[in-house]
Amino acid sequence: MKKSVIDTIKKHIENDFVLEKPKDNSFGHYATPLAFSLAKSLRKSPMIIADELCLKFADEVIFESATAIKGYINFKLSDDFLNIKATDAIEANLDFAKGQKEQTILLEFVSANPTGPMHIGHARGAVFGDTLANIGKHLGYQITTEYYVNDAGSQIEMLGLSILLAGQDRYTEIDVKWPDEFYRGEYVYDLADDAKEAFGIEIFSDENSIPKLSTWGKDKMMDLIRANLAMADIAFDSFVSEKTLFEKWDASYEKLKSEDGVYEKEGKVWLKSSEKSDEKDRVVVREDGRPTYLAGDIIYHDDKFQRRYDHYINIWGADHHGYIARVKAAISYLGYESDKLEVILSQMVALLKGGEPYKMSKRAGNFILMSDVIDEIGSDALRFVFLTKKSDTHLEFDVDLLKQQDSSNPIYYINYAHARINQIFQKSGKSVEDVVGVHFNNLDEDSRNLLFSALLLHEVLEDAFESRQLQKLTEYLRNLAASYHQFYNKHKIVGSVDEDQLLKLSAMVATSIRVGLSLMGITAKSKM
RNA sequence: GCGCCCAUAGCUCAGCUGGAUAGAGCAUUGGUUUGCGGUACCAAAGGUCGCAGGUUCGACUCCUGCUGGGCGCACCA
Repeated sequence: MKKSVIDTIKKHIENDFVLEKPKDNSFGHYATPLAFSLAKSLRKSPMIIADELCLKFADEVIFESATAIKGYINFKLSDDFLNIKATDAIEANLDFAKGQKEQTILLEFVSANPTGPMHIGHARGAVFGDTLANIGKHLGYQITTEYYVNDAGSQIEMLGLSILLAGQDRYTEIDVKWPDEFYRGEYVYDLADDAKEAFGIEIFSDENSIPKLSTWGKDKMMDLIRANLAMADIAFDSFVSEKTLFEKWDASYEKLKSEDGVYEKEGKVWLKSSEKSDEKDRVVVREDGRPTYLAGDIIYHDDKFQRRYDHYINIWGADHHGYIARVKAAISYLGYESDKLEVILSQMVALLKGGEPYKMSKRAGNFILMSDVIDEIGSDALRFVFLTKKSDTHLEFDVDLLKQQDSSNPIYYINYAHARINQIFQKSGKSVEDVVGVHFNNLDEDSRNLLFSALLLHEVLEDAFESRQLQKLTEYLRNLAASYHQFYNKHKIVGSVDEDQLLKLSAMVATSIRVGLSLMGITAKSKM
């Protein structure tokens, strides 16, 4: 819709201009402060320039009017124009607000270590990534979602060791020597139980079985993580294993050497990241020849960039922000444009229940389990609340508030608007098909504003996606629902002279709510 | 110490590439019904936009300094 307006204005004006929504919607649907920026060069007052420019739009059918107010040029859209857009949107249904972007994007997110179940912090990044992908795909971007599985390194060994020790503790007479660091959650004992079933009790007596338990335990945890993700309706297009990537280390290493990005010192291999705005150089291969975690990420990003996407997005926990510089340095030494990689940070989540800190799970090792929270409030509420704030701001919420069945619970409030529309159609005995062909005429101001709001979905999606600020979508849906509730209280729909028009308007609102929620991974309710 | 992020109503937060009188929700207070679901709506009240400068016709927005908070500064992932 915005595009149509911009294109129409461009027919008459050569200068670049800002098109915005007026704060006070009685001014119109769109406005531009263009006259202010022209005032200097034309040596005329903005008011006079605006008056002159308005005359050019008199014959445009998409505008009901173009008027100059205090230097701003305000545009009101015509009912004809809004009618055509609404008819198309309602007929498109879930395809409404699709776009034709052509960029290809590789989106990596979650990538939680397969050493335990998903906790609530992981869940935030997961929901954000999944929704970003949904919206992007709707807009036409070709997005591949990917999970990087850290199935190599000391964390996995520690998982194996932890299972072994838990098994010794529970099933043998061995005097267990607990190291400083190991996985403590009760899920490790569950794994030991399963290991006993799978391999027999003898496995716990032999320290040589650690690698076997590591690999086996990692696979079990990966299955658990997939199951956790599925609870929130999240699936990935691809999983990449760190372990298998290491076969390609030599090739990546050669690239780094040829770009003079690495050197040897003290028997170790270092990345010259300090020359690429990192605070210091980083070890890539240790003295004993074992590669560091960074080496894995170097190969992984080499692999990613060989797949030739236009853009790369990684969603990381905010505590990893110091890691960005070194990975970008590596990408640049590998011979790629490091600007193509964008890192979105996902901040910490604090949970409350009834005003008190949410009880942590001993099973998980004193983390809050994603699965516990979903069991309690459901996937819809969890997804919604995670999307109400920018990903890089701290988020605190009370699960009890999300269980309330009234307007203090935004997901409830939005669903209620959708369900209400459904009820009105039932009451009227008509279907959407019956009214979609009706032509709007002489809508009152409220109704026209509501219609306009409902038609904004496409530009909201573009804005939310491009700014990576998905709260713009939740905010939009909440406002749209509020506008509908207001409208409903003011207008009698069923049985009124304008029944068909108002039903069509309602159908339009429902369409935007349905599409918006579905991109967030939530199915709009037809009945509360 | 260095780096990154943040600071807007009592609370949680919006504020678009600088633009019209700084906005929502929650909480508080007071209203609305012979009703298409009141599980809703309306209204009141609530602000020196952390502080001080600068750029600009115009700054919550950009720049500099300061104050206060969070995070990071591994050859762990």
